[in-house]
Amino acid sequence: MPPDDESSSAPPQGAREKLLSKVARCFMCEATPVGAREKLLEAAMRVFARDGLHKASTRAIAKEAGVSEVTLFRHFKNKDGLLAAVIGHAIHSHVGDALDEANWKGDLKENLLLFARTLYSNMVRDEDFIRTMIGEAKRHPEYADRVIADVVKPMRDGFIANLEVARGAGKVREGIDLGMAADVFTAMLLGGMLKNHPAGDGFNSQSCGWGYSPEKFVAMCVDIFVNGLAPPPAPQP
Amino acid sequence: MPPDDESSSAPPQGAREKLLSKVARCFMCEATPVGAREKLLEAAMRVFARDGLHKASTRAIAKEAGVSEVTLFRHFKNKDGLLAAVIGHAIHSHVGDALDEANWKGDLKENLLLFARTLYSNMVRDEDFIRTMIGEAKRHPEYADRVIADVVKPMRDGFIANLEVARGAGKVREGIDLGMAADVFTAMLLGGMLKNHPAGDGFNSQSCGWGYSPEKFVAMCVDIFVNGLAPPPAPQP
DNA sequence: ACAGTGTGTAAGCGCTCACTTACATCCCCC
DNA sequence: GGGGGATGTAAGTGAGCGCTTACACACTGT
Repeated sequence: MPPDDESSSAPPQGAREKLLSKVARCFMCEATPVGAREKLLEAAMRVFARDGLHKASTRAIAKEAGVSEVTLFRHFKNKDGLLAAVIGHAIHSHVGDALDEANWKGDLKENLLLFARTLYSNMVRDEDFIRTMIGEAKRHPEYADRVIADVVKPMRDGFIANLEVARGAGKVREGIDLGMAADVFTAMLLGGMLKNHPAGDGFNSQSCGWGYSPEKFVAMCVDIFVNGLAPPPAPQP
Repeated sequence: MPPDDESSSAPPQGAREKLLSKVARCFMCEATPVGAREKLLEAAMRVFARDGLHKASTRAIAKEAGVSEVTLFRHFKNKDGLLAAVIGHAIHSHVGDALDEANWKGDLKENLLLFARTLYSNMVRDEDFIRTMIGEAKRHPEYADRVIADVVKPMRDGFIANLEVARGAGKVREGIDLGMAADVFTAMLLGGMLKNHPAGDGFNSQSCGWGYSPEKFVAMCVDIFVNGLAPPPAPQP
């Protein structure tokens, strides 16, 4: 009887708890979710990532959440509504933490390293879900657009602003489009994760398919990027 | 009655044609495929890319191929066998053409630009299939391994060899791991395509989400990479 | 003329899927 | 203690899935 007409209308359970979950909760920040809705959202995130959007069944998601399938359909009017809610839920937990790692005043290379390490680690943490969404992006452009608008774009803008600071400090050549440079940098990290992690090892593991650690790969990205951006050292005397 | 016990055993049709198809054909080199097997392989490639491995149904593939579903199961013993054959078929068409674009003797930047443009264009051409395989890589590690062994690894090795030449010409700093550098470069291009092509425009299109053309993005990658690899210009006098 | 091979059509089997209905239970709040 | 909202159980519906069987037709080489 309560056909939840999208992802964000009336969830059941106590109003205090609902408000709390809106402000303070993000999927994995707390030990265990309390309401059925939270349990479903986090289970769905895992099952979608593990099985793919189409193969993931509502039965499997309900089972993973330890909740009956009927409850799933009572909270989300159909499988698509659940997916939309999951994406909204996941977006919350990804916005703008990587950028805060660095202060962007001191050494550019050092700050980039901090930023890249955090971003790369976050991507590895959600690797399965990211892979799934990359695979489905063309099939569900609405969700891709939402992810871009809500997490990719803000991070990009923040990153560009910080590169402006570096340019002010004389660390960046003339004629460099900072937006494009920012995209090149994040593309390195994204592409690197996708290429280097078929085995699913951790960030500091030794072998990741090509014989070096992710840590070293990230350092190499930063090294090449910083040197690639740097202006020629001094006018020839 | 002829349960084709993997991807490559006995296809039907005339032996001459079969041989021909093994040597000379690659999916899309000719205008139209002739036998049912070829039609099925190319249709399956499209449907798998369009719908995803799980959602793609044998009925839809047969229909797209203009062939009956029974014929599909007569050629490939099941859906998995068809997928394996499709991947083998696709691999054939991707091996080592991008590297041949440059001669790797002259200007490093120019050669990298030729290489990168070809590689990027090829990736854009098969973007949907690449996205699908990235999404399914963890679910089908066998196929991921095969693609890596048969197309990624050879290209990487060839690329590294060419970077050795550049190092011999004094274009590369000391202490740079060329394998890792090669990975950084291809990661830039892969990540860039995935990030820049939600709209699915062509290589030379103006807008690709961030306001610049893929052509410019590739040039930026090459620029940053070459500068990032270059040694400091001269010992300070 | 005949066998063999590749293909098509029609029908169906057993299964899983997304989603629904009806009814029972628990627990909090008045 | 009683009402209402959140949940569970049981059962089922119609559709699509992977895959099979049975049979008919067309072509090719001998």
